[in-house]
Amino acid sequence: MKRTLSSALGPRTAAATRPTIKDVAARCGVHPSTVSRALSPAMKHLVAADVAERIQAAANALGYRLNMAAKGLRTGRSGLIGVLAPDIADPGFPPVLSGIADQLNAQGYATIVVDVGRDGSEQDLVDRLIARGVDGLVLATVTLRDDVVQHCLDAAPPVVLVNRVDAAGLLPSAASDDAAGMRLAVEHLVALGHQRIGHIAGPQHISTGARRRGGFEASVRVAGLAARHTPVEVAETYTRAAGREAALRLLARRTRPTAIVAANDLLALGVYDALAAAGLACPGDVSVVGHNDMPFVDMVSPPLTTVRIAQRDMGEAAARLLLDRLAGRETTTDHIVLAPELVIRGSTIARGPDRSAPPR
Amino acid sequence: MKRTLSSALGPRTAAATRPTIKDVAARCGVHPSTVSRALSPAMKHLVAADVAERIQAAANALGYRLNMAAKGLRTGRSGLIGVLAPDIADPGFPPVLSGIADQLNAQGYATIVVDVGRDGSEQDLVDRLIARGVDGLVLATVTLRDDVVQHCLDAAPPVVLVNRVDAAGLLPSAASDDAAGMRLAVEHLVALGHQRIGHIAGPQHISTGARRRGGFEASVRVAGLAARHTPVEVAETYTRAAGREAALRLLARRTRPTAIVAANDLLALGVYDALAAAGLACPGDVSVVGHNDMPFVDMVSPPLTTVRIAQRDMGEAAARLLLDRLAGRETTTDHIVLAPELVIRGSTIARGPDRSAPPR
DNA sequence: TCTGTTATTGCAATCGATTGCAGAGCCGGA
DNA sequence: TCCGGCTCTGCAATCGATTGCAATAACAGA
Repeated sequence: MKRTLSSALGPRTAAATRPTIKDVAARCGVHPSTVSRALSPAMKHLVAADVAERIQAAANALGYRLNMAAKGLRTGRSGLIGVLAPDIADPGFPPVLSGIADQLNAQGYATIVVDVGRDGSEQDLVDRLIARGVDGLVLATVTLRDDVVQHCLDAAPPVVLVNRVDAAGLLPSAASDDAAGMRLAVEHLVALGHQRIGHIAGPQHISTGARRRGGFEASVRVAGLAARHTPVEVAETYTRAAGREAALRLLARRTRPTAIVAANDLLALGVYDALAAAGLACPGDVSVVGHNDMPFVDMVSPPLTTVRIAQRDMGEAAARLLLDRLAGRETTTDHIVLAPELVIRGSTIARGPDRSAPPR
Repeated sequence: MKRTLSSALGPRTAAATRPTIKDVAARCGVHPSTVSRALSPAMKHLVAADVAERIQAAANALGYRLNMAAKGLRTGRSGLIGVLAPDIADPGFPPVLSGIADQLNAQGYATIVVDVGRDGSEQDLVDRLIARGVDGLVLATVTLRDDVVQHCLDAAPPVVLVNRVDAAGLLPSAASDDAAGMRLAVEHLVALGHQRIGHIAGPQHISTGARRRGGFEASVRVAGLAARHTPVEVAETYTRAAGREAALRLLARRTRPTAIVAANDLLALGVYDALAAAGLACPGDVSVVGHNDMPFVDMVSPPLTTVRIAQRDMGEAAARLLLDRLAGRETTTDHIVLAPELVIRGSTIARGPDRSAPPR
């Protein structure tokens, strides 16, 4: 029946040509511009109520759908937002993405997500998105030494950063409070009696890597731990394999730490691998803390103690930041910082004889 | 310097107006149409080599970028592909998505990914994507009783299914061989000596849920196991919680199975929860097999034996299927089936005294 | 030298929707 | 009865790029 209907209504060739505003106008005996007004919520008040209703009905009957390309061409706005992701397959990213998309969809925007991958040039992808006429950009990829920032400031539509910040803090951003997260982790371990705490840092050209390392170093200093008891090894990428290598280097040091704070859950899983390889038990010999609370780290063995960051909120905040800019609202809060939360599971236990933590 | 450059070149107001084909034409003293031809690989041969070169240089100097909306309006093709996902946050989906995007990007297409969520109407989202002028659609959401199928056949651009098939097999698809996957799981358990094998089925209105159940039932029949020794419980959703509930029901039956095959890894994790709640050990009391081999199920305790499906390949295959259709190439292979692979880990062990499996 | 190609380039229409401007009709008030 | 003002609708230009057709120039062959 539906088939019959559509073919009966198809005014053109068999290959269903989508009806345009003209078709609707012809069917109602009015001018296309009137149809345009009747169908646009903002201009509808200019059209007589009965006419508007007739037009609406005709549009429905024909199955008329607005052609966004044409509208975009005329108005200069595409309703498209570009999102640059470092790696869609990273289990930490989907919640962020979903937060972004929800907010944006609600306002009628669609998102184009582009996975940068290891080879693709970020610059080039940004340009391609701009060619597509995106109204704004959300970057989850920026590194600290990055020309894309300048490039965007120069000639691009509004841009916001998510889960990252740029070196100079020029671009608005939504990110977790990395320093606070590390403080939570370190304080937890110190309270458990750990005195020698190592850190597996993330890539230092990425803001989370650098800031979490900074947070770690500040926290252990505050806790009064000596630098030689708080070694740091840097992992070149946020991967399980890189975490394993870095942890192996850390464990090979003269005085082995009794606890390790990883910059990321993936790295923490690599630490698990390294401990297994070294014949050490977690948490028996070494306690481990991760960061991000990505899905299913509660199921690994032992369940990972980690710093949960508000990924969905982060995405939503970034989207709102962007929407503000798109609407011309220049908000004062350019850098939204989300509070992290410590999730204690099975990978951390008290150290040695002094089970009772100092009252502090 | 860059800033100086761009402002020096900006021919219009301070608010950087993107240069158009006209600007390039003016700068070269040629007609816009000549610029269009010079810049289009397909039409370039119509333009004198030296002129083309001059135009190319001017375009670069001005930082000219093609306006896709305008091109799309004129040519009727947007270069956009819509992808409908059931839930981006599902850890199984990113690899598929990434496979799709890679293939499509390579051909100059961009993908718009839409998360259906629980409330959003699929039909409506499809319509919105069509309004955006997508050249094609990839659906990872179709259910077996779904009007979207009909809707798409009626008046939509080319559509392919991924990780799903429709009830009548009308739409081209790329999916894993569910029956074969279940056969691998069942044969593995039978070889280990299990005689009472339960199945936690997925939602029956989703093709994977129904087909895996069918595959399970066929496999146990072939293995000669009685129906009363191969109970099935259906989980209403593909979630850990639903898996837990269904497993609890299964365990409450008169004769408890010694092994459980779950339709999905998420459900399998729910089975773990149920076993823990019932005070049973895995694999000591009950062996468990999952499906999909989603990230990190090798890290859970015990590491999950599961059926690995070729998710990335699936995405790539779906994209190629779509590209074929977009290019007018009607391939004969409408339903691409990918072979699964059994990954044996720690959640399955031999049952009872007869450790030695039959030779076969 | 003249004619027929061929190689380049310009012209103008077109895709579908939006919007400033102008004109038509209608109302009430003086 | 006439006019100002208001409401509603039509007209036409426009966004940026593409492309069939026409025009021109250059060149070869006779």
